Amino acid sequence: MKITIQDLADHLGISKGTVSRALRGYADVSASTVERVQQAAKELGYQPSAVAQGIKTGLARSVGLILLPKSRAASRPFLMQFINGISTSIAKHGYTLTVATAQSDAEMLELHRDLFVQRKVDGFILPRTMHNDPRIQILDQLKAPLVLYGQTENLTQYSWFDINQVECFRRATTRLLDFGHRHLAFLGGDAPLFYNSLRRKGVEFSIREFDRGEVQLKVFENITTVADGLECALRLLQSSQPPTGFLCALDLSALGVIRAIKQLELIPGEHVSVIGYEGIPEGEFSEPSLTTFEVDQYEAGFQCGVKLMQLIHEKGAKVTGTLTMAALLERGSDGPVRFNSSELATFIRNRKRLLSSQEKLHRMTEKSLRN
Amino acid sequence: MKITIQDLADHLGISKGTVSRALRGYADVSASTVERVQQAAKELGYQPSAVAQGIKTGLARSVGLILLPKSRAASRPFLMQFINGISTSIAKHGYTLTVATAQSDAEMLELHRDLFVQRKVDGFILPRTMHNDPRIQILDQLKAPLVLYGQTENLTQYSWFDINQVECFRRATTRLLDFGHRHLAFLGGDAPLFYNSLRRKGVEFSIREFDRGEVQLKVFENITTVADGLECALRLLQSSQPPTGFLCALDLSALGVIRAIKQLELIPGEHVSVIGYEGIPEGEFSEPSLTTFEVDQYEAGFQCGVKLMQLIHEKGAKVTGTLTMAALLERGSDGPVRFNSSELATFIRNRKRLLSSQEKLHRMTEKSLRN
DNA sequence: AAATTATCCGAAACCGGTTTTGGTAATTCA
DNA sequence: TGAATTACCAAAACCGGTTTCGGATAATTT
Repeated sequence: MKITIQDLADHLGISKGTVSRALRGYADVSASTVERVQQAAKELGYQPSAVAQGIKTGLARSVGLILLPKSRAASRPFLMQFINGISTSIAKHGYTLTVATAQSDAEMLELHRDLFVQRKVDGFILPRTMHNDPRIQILDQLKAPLVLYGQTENLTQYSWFDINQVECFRRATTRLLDFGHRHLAFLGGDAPLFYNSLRRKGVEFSIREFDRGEVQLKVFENITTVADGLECALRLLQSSQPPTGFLCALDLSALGVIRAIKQLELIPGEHVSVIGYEGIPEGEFSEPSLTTFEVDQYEAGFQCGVKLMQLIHEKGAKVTGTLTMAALLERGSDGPVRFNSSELATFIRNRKRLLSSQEKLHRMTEKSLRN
Repeated sequence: MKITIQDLADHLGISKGTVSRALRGYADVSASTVERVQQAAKELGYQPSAVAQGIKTGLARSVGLILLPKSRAASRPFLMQFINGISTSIAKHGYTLTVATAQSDAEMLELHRDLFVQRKVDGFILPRTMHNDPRIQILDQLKAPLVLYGQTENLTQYSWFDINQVECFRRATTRLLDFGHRHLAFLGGDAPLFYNSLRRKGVEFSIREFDRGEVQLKVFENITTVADGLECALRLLQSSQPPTGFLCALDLSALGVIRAIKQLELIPGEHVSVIGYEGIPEGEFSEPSLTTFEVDQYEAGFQCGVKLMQLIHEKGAKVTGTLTMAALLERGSDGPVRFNSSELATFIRNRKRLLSSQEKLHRMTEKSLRN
């Protein structure tokens, strides 16, 4: 059923070595033979087995991407376009993408080692880089080619691609400062991940640039879900010095902040400003829609794939790092400051008293509309 | 650097054949030798190359999943947990998942053929089944093992896994009927995909069960995005016989319907009911939150993986089909009917006149609250 | 015309495993 | 004790390709 190179050679009455050389484009095969071989290969539907090729070349023609699905935050929007980018760029070299999932950090490390040792992949793309990433240590020992999606320590030793997150958060922060906000909160994400310190750095950098001593910043970490953001913001907003602007390392936590604002019967984007990062689709449908940075995950995957192909194929290839910008989506969740922190605190405190009268008016409105 | 079976054999002073048989668990190797080999393998970190193994066994130990990223609707929430499910189940057999993306239908078919002919994968999981799915035709010719995620014609010939979507939409419809809704709209999704007819069938089945001749159903197709749902619902709601209940084949279109309802200053879940399907995360954050069916994508992937492993490994394995239910998430976007269709039409028509007065009252309210 | 050089291709080695074959030593059986 | 098993393992074949080597033929040069 399955046609091999020997079948093809027999069919043409030539040796399989010649068939191989013809198909690989060696010079010592006559043009007419090459023609005949290619023709016959097409007719019979012959394509060399990647497995058999791999044994001699030592390459599996596949790159590995290992995911930790339990970490909700990273996974969702990120994946499809990122995979698409990788797959598209490596397909040009006849490569495919091997995706595996691990349920724990330990299993993830094991998987990296095993996949490479078993020659199932020729290299890796490492998303969500950590401080002193243990994956890098293991793969270094194995001399496995790798490309980071994100930054880390000793960056000059590896190829990497990343968004300039420092710059993104510097801009976001400057934007809020320009809007007149002076009490800010930064809700960081997963502390062990490298991005977290970069985003925080951007915020602090902007404040330092601006500072006339009047800016207050509160910093939090490990705010990775809607629930986290909601809880954190509720607490902050009901404190004596509530922030009027929230800078969220993750869109998900930003959505939680928006919820908190609305729970307190405040208007996001008017009474309190929120800016997120990532560009997840939920942000578009929230009310108000979320001002955030839209990360081009396709491009990220594509560039990671390109860099990995370079490392694998061009021997002596130098490692390269690339930094790009994400686009700011100016939407509805931020705007000029209405109250300063103290005024906001008073407003929130008085709010409860006023709610009952509002309710009354509301019912009146409804009634008059009903007729 | 890389240790081969020959290195291990030399190190132990035995032949590589014996090493292989020891590791593969053949009976004609003494227990002590097996012990020694396993010990040495662990010490030296030897793991057989999957590539080299594959050449003799004829198996790549990988299964293929090919995605069409341009089809937005399918891709997003679906992916991570689906992949996780597949990967987890096939990992037990030493298999990995090869993911590739295609930019067009033609490229997708080619990819299926090439990956199998090149022996990069031993079988496929086919998500998003279509009517007379061309992937199946191609893979049938190649005698490639495959598992469908979804249903299609000639189901008895293939292994498949699916949610009982007919039942889901029967329930959703019955729910709206029980709420008193009598004018319904079904917003179908991608017409060529098989799921579409199943979901529609569920709606029609429920109405036939119930029918006392008083139920009106309008059916639409290819409503796959928020924008589609928004536009379609706006048109319907402003017609002379607006539906009071919307059954949406996709959560995305349901979110669009909710937007339309709110644009007309109506309250989703009160004036108009909406039920979606899929359980995408955006549905949780919309206002009101979306009543929908939550599909367990991990389980789906897991079951598809299990079935594919059976087909590949147990020769003479029979194909199997499995149907499960999705959980109904009763949230805020549906409820008892408030107006019937004619009343709703009048209400919407009169609404514009009333909006100005509402505006006035609103401003009053705001003012009084401000103090 | 002889010598040299190109051109083209078959034969064989090789990649790293698996599996079959066959032989030797130890054990069991008669 | 000799014959027949059995247990164990080395050697070799094999899987489907790639790559090297060397030889035959044709084309060119002297």
